[in-house]
Amino acid sequence: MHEQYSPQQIEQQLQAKWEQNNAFKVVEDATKEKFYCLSMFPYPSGRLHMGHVRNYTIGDVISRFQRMQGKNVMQPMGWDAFGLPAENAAINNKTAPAKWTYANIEYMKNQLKRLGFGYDWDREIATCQPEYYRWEQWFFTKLFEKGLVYKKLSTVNWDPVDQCVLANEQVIDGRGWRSGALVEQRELAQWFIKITDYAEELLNDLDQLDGWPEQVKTMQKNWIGRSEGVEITFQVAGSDQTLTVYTTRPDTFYGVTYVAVAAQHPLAQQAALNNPQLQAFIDDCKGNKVAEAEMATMEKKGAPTGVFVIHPLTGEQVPVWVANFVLMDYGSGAVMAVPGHDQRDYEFASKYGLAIKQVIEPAAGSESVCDLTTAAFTEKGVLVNSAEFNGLDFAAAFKAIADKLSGLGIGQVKVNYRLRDWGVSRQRYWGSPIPMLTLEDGTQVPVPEDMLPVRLPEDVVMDGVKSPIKADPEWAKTTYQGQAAFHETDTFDTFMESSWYYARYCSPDHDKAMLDPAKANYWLPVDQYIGGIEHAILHLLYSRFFHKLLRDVGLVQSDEPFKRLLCQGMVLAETFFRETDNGGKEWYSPADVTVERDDKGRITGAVLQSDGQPVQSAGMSKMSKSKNNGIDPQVVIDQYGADTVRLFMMFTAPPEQTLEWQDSAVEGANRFLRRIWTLSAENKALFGTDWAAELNNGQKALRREIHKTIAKVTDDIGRRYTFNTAIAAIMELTNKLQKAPVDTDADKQVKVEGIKAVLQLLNPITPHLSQYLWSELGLGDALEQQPWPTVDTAALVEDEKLVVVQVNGKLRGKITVAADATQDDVLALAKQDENVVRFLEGVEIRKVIYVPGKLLNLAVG
RNA sequence: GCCUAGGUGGCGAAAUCGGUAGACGCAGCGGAUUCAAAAUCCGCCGUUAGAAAUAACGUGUCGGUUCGAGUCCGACCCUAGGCACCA
Repeated sequence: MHEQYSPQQIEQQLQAKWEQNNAFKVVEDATKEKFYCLSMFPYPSGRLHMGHVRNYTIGDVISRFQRMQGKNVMQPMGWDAFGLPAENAAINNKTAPAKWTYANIEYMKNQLKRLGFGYDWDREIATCQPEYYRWEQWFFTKLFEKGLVYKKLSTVNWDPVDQCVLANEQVIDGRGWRSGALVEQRELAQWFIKITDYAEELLNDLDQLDGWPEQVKTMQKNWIGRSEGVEITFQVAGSDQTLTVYTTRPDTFYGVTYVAVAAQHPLAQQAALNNPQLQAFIDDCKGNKVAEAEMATMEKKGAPTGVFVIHPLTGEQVPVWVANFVLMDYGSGAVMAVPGHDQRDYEFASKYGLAIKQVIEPAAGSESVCDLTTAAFTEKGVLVNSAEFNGLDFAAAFKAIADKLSGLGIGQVKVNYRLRDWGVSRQRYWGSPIPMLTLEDGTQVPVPEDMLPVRLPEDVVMDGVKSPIKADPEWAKTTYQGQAAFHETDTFDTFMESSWYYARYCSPDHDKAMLDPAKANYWLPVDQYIGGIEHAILHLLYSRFFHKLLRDVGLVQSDEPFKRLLCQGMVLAETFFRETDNGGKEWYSPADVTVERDDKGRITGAVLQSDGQPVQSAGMSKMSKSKNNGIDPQVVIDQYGADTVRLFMMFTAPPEQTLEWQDSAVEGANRFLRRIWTLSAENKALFGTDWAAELNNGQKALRREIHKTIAKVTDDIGRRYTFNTAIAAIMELTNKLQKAPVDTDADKQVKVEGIKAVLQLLNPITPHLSQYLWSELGLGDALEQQPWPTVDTAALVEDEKLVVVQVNGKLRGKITVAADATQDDVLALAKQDENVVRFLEGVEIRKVIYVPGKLLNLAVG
């Protein structure tokens, strides 16, 4: 056995062994409990980043832990291979997106192997392969046949110079990122999937998801946004046209003083025809980005249309305004405005001198005040100025007004969702072609099954403007039942691929159908899903939706795809910069900066290593190219080995929290592994002998620590996911084992038991070191196949307990009592404690609170 | 703006159900070992006062509930993630 821990050698040796033995290949086995552990697959951007390393380390720890519990564990890996960055790289590097993507996959796959992750590589998939996307195309045609797919106009960001559609992230300060041109809103016909048909189920089934973080369920619930309200139709004055709005506050209906419509609303478009000012305002609205955050924070502006609608209950004429904050893509594109009782309407009305009318007053006994000179009164209360509805509360008024409108045939109670249908059309190249055909008469039909897949040509040149399949007029041409037809040249949103990959892993090579149901139903649902919190809504909601769709065509039996979910936090690093002459900032990599400290360890400054001159710190932020603060995992693996990186990742912060990268803490993780090495090497001679002997009190105490640690680590990894506290417990045990003597047989017996436990408990986290030492100590070649250590409850029994004594809740003493001591015993002992006595002098004990074996609090006065 | 989290020593954090605030680690300081250094080992390490025992203060801010609050309640401040075409 070497004296020094040299990770590179042992890690590569073990990785080669795992690969040779197909150690992580799994097949369905009805005799074993299955465990499907899935980490969100990466986008093949080039190299792994620390966020990947963290995500996949968590997944691997859980997988190896479950394997040691005797379960049949499947942990697959693949590539979310379609997406925007490949097109950008293709333009910059003059390579085809496919070539770039496949090269990245190969490089990143080797990086994953070098980290020792136990994947079943036979199940690897890349979503850009026709063998994969053909089934998604097939599925889309099934959804079309079921009436779940439709086409409608939808707004996109249009770059008038490059003549292309931009993603939200490509619009910076209202301009195209490449051309710098002012971006316009433009409407295009696009394909949608009716996720709203499943809104109710997606909402209700959140209750089944006991293994999901409350936070994520709440976010999804609010995103779906179920509300109950009334849909009301207004008659346009002097016309036979109508206008429909939806409100959750029909009780405020008498307070409607205007109606606001979107710029693209037909009524607005029509009114603008002979109103140049209105037309100018509508044109101005086109300058906005298509993003909700933009809508909510921009200045609220409007313009009158000159059109009026008739309030159906008062008969009054109410003006119609165009407002830049009303979305055409959401609801009817029109809202009723009640400035007296809605703050946004209040501000808009104040700005444009529109009427503000009070129709709600605070309920009797309420402390709220309604003062419409300062703000809207938005609470629910009692109706006033509302004709026969005066005096009713919210619930009664809701029903009465809804009934009245319904009786007049112009209103109906309706459940509404904030959730909008899923627009899946993208005008980009690097994605799965949408399998639809346009016939010569304009009819649109799905591509027949025998024509699938619609292949995306891979050998293309990108010019940065038009998608190659749009640029080539020949590509779209085909025939359908003997007549000429044209392929759709839009491609799918990449969320389509990531919405069902988890199911495809169960039968990745199946070429007869999307899934092999027998295999899918053995493995699904995923027992543990791990990924970034940034996916809490979109990806996870789309996957849940797809699972229900798969269920409804009979491919899977479960209702939900992911039983337990863990959302890990981001990886941050310190950022350093110098101001440049033009007022900008130049960012320096933390690897090139030395931090200076005072004698208390406080940071006083930082200098650039190359020139010794100071740089400024801008604190911690997400590792990114723009701040130049990314740490390349490869460099750290080369220096310290995979086990150190894995240990650091798991120890430094609990998984859901952000993790701050610190070089010195990485060294600390490495130091701990060297101590494990030394502890094993120094005690190697003790192994192989049965040291059975009677234990004294000290030895019993150490053995109690061993078993307390086993219990804690099992709970921390298996239930709590607090890998950091699990490791802290193992460190504490290691400290104690190092100091324990080896004089007697009993000493030796406990020490051997302790070292074995440490290696077993560390195996999920640092498998290379654990397995290497396990076999070096003569314990066999297959630590992975050893069962997880069990807790000897007899070893946990304590004879004495430490009881904390408080006076009025303040700590005044600590006493050791027999495990079976009564409250009276403890009180008597406490009264003998010198320091406690000082605080009892001249006062009376009014109350005694005793938490058995833990705490005694004396309330005095 | 809206939705969801988070805020604890010089730093990362712990305190699992309302019961010893700061486990474990990093950095720092002192010492041992060494020709010297690295590595390793031992000790100290929230702030203030004190030789010490100990005391007062201390978990973003302000207020409340409780014998007892980092933990529960109310208001506020700051930071992060998401907001439907980044993935």
